[in-house]
Amino acid sequence: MLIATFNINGVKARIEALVSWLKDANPDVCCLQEIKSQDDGFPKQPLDELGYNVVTHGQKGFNGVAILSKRPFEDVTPRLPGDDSDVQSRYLEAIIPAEKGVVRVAAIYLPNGNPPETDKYNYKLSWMERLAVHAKSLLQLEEPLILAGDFNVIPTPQDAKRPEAWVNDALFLPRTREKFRSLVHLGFTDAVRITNCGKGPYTFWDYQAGAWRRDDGIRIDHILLSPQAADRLNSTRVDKYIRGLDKASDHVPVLAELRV
DNA sequence: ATGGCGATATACTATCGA
Repeated sequence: MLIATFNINGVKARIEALVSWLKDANPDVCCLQEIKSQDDGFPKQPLDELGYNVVTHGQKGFNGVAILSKRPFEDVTPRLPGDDSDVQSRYLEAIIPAEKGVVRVAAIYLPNGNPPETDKYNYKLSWMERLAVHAKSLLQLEEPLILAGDFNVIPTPQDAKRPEAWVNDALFLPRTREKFRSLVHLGFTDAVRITNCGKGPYTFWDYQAGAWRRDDGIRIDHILLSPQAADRLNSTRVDKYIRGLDKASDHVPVLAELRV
């Protein structure tokens, strides 16, 4: 099973690019973030024509996540538990049939948190704490579980071309990285990191300041695997070429192939 | 160099993102 995550930065502005990439990559499952669309406005039809079932958890203007799956969903649950007052659409969980049994997939759009001296950063940290609590309970199910999305976390200096440029940023502050580590250390495997060594690969390049031209990227889109999923990991891939196309998202797709 | 870009709604300007 080929599982992908892609921060699309506006699905309506990017639907043709998304369809083109899906035809090339042909993932079985794709988690999308920043759809910037309400559920009603999501362009489901061109994805349906490619054979994808689509579930969305959108909101007006910003945020919003979706999951595409070639196989029909068995169960779908929006919203991260732990705070009923949180109205931002950043989490969508689904159970999807696999060749052997099922996999549980969560599409994640973790808050950015900038600027750090504001409630935005507190929201990020509390969201990460809620994610850890929920993930811990899901791990007890002992099933293949995939947390895939834009975590807005640069885990280590290896994950940035210029780590010194990010030291005061909510994506790279020590407290952010500590929270991410404590999530991973519950028992997850960072699929791209374990299949690469050295700097990169990067998954985001800013639109500004010639970041793409200078390969000034960061790795913030992650696929975290439960032990039962990690044992079945074949390979990972980052479709970097997508960033070089016209009107590209500032993120690129990240993929993992699992024997499930 | 707190933004040089880009998407979207609050729409000819403000907001958010990272």
